[in-house]
Amino acid sequence: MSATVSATAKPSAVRRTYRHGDLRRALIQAGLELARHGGPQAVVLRAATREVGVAPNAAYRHFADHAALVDAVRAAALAEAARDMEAAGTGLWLAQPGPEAARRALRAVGQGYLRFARREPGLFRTAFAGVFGPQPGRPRDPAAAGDSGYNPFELLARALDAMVAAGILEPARRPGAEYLAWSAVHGMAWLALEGPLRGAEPGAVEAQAERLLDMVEAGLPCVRAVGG
Amino acid sequence: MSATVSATAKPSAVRRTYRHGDLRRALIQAGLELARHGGPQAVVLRAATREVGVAPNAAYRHFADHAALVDAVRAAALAEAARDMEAAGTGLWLAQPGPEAARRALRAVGQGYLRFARREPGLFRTAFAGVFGPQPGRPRDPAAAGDSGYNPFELLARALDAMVAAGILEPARRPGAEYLAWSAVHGMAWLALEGPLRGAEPGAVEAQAERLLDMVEAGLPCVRAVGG
DNA sequence: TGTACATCAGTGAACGCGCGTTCACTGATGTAC
DNA sequence: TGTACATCAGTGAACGCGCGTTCACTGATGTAC
Repeated sequence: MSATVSATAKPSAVRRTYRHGDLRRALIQAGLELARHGGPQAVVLRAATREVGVAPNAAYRHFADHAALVDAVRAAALAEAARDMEAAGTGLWLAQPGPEAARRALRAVGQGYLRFARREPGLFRTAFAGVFGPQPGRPRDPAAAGDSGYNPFELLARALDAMVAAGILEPARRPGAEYLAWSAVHGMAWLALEGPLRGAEPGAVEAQAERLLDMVEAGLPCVRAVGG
Repeated sequence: MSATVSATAKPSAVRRTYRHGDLRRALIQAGLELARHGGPQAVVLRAATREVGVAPNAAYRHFADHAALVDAVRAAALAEAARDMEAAGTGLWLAQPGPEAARRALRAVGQGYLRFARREPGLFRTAFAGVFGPQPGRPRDPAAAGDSGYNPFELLARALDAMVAAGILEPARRPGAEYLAWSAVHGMAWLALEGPLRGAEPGAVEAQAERLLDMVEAGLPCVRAVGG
């Protein structure tokens, strides 16, 4: 009856229940698939249990309530975002010194962010829409990190640090620079996903994204210093 | 019984129903208040009719369905945004020639946008979250404009046109510049409303917003030309 | 000016839906002796 | 190695809720003659 029972000869020898936290993982996975296709709204507790082949209330053994499930799915979506950004070459450029590498790292962060948004709009909206995780006073969630152990926000911060180290961003302009770069890139993602660029040709969106990164790269060093 | 019956002596002389489209306007207004406090999710058909003191199905005399009501409320929210942006001085600076005025107009557009987002988060999310209106192929909605007849997108476009006219933005870099500036500002609004800047002191957000506008102002003229 | 009538903006009641959550339960798993 | 027992991850049934939408209706409004 259970969805995980394999078709082998001895069903009694096969684990037919989700002991030891397997159900928790299975529900997060199911929630991730729901989010992939329908965004955060689609992460419905009953739908996740249905997908897994389990009674709705079974979820309450592993999550306090519906919101807890959604939070776990959000962390998983964030981790996928981080992985996509790493795959865009962020880590590669971060590992190299010099201004050119720092510039490329920042660009890779932005490109990865936007690529993830367009490849996985449902997961993107799940990860970043609604009230978003890494906030002052909230503990860092390790489940939100990518393979290298950093979440998207941390990857961005490291790229900016590299720019300071390379001498192409004054230290006085560094504090809060994450918010400026992130604003630009997140806004572009919104334009492409739900705004006036929705439905535009992929090439056109990509071209505008490159121009946006030009703007950030040229404009960021000109920003007024904090407290100035 | 109706919420609009006044307490005057001759109730029969008073219009006790919403003839001639009054109910339509009343429902949009009620929807706007719902959106103000709870965002687009809160624009619930039954809630709007409840607020107005009318049977739920009465709404179907004026709107095809729930989505049509939400669309009308979104247009009204957009119009409020445009009014806020105009109030930030956009029109004033647009009326004057010269590079300084053009720069200030662009800044006023951004400041107005962000001010509206923070003053009226529910309406902001209603106006701009979800799939947003002015898209290729969709007719322009006059109800989405502010007092001067322009919607937020049009105000931004006019500021950028003024920059070209004033000689501080090359014509080859003008096409699509709306999307770059809008990205930056919309992203900052998101950061402040639902992102990591949520809960930050208003002063800190405002300071970052100013720095963001610095970045746009300095970076926009450096953007690669379209097709280049 | 008066009357008959069509229009149409509202009512009242009901529908099916899917949701999150609760309760008492069951039966396999793992452990102590 | 065998037995008794506690644990606990699951089940089955039900709850109340609010939603969007439908139907047949009613009664005031405005119009034609």
